[in-house]
Amino acid sequence: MNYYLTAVNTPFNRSLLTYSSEDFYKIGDLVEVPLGKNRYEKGCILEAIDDIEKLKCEIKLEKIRKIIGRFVGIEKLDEDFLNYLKWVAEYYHYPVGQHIFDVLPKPMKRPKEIKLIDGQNKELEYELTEEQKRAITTISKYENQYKKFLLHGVTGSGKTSVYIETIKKTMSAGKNVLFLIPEINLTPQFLTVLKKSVSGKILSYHSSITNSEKFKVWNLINENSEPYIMVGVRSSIFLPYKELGLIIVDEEHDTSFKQEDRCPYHARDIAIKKAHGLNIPIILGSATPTIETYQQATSVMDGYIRMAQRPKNISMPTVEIIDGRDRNSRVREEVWPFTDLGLQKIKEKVNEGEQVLVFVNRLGFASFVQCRSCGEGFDCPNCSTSLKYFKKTQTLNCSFCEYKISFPESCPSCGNMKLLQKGFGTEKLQEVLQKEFPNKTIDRFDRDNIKNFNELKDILERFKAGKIDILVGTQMLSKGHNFENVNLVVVLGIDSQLNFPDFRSNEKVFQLLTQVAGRPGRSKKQGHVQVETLSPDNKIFERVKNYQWEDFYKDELEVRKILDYPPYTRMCAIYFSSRFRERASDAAIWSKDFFEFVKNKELSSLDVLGPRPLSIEKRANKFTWNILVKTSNISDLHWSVEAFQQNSKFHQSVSVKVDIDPQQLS
DNA sequence: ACATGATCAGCT
DNA sequence: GCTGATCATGTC
Repeated sequence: MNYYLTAVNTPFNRSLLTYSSEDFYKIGDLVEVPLGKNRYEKGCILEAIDDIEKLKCEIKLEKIRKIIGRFVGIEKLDEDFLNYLKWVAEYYHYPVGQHIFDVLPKPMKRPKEIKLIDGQNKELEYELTEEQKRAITTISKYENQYKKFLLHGVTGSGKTSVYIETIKKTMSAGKNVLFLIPEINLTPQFLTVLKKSVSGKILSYHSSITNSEKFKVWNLINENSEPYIMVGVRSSIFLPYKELGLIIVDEEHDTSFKQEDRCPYHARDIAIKKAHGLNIPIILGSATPTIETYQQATSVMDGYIRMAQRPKNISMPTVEIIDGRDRNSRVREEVWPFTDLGLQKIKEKVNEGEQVLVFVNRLGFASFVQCRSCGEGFDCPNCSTSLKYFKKTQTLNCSFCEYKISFPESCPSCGNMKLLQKGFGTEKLQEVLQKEFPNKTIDRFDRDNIKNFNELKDILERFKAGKIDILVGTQMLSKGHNFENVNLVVVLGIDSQLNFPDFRSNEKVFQLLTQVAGRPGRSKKQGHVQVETLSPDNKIFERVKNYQWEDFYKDELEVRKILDYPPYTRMCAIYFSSRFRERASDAAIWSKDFFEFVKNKELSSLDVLGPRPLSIEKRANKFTWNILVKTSNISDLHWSVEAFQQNSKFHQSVSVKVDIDPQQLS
């Protein structure tokens, strides 16, 4: 009888279970195993156990059950690939068996054929700038060895051309390329450019391809055909690549690279690990890199590549800060939250036949409503938040659960007819603009108005074709797109993000404004950005306005150092959720004490913050509390979290989530 | 996570 | 006594 340590798709025993078989299995073989009564689960052989005596000490041999057999679909995982998945699961303290089967496509009997795009290998039509040439030369110095580059190019500096040249070099050397993008909606534009310029196959991978296609792509990559480039979102890091020669992470600062549910990995960080393991170069590209990436890159020789110029000397947009409190600029209340000053500029532009983009971070018509007479508000019964008013549907909706009521005619508590509307979202801005410019077409680009990928493509096409004059959108719209006929961008409601309780809020606002400022003015005309705020004296606006990004990074790094935040420390957030408030808080309190104990006993480098409830403590009737563990010593962090997982036991109704390198600390 | 069996409150 | 909700326990 043979015994195998198996990673099973279950959290039980951290997914590591022992099974037996008369047959022989190899490491990486995928099998089906029994679990409990009448249950079968997927498993992956991790190792053969030959020390039976030792095994006997851990478990009674009669408890060990037999492997059912191999499962249909994917037969086995290659050892390097399995080791990579194991490393990721370990790093994020997530059960390896669950991680393996989270990222594998579901088994398929008869997968549909996929059509592959062939690159046309055309010559480039543009001329490269000196900066671009220098970037390409620097990068190509390091083929066939690990090297991490930060390609820090201002918006419109032509990072894509640098990518393409290095991609072509890698592919003509017979190697494959992984090109990671933060969001599915950036896929079409990259596919278009790559199709023209590269030779070999072009593949893509994102949430809206079917499991059948995923399965097909998985097998194709596992078999390793002719050189290809894969354009994929974060999950595409878990395809079984062979012969990779280069990894590119575009918009490396983008928070979409972090997975929040299941295994909370950061695709950029584990892509770096992958490049390191394969001994190949990796390019992190951004106009607004994260503080962490910037700090690391600038401390390494050749690690930091700056591109400060735009081709053809197109100038950077001018940034104007509008004081939203200013009574002088707010002549007419009916145009609120716009100011007359702001509207004047929009009017100018649309009258000249140009298009305008308006950004706001919120959906709906009003963030909340309140009775003018008795002050009664409308809160969600399931979440600790107020309801949002949607005018089109005449409803009050919760942003965190499905709760929805029809908009009341009068206050249910005192009967007064006047309900005050406070705060604004995309729907409100669209209405105000439509009243101001009745002859213009004003459309909305947000989750509320766009249901699927086709609608998204459709509205972008109509905008690019000039059929929409003003487009009001959320951040969905701020990423990566270029609009030829847009020279004015307006940003409202940035204040709520400035006041967000997260040590990264300044960084995120800086990145958002700089990115948004990169949308207009990519033609001959001067681009212009208007930011309306209630705190115009905030230093951050000065930095954005004058493009003093170096000062911004310097200041921010100083703050991080003083307050002991990344990149000067590493963190782990641990979340405790329960339907009962005290159970969540009790678990958090116990855990805080546990880490304090570990700190006093052996790891004095630890710093434990909390426990505290999340700023939205209750979501869909679940209360969540958290603690934050910080240390500058990453192995102390892993060690203490491991000890925590081994020694903690909470009531079954409490769920615990461990988040290494957390990105959102709300 | 998931299933199972025990315990308990509320009720006809 | 029945029912549904909650809880404690085991799963290689």
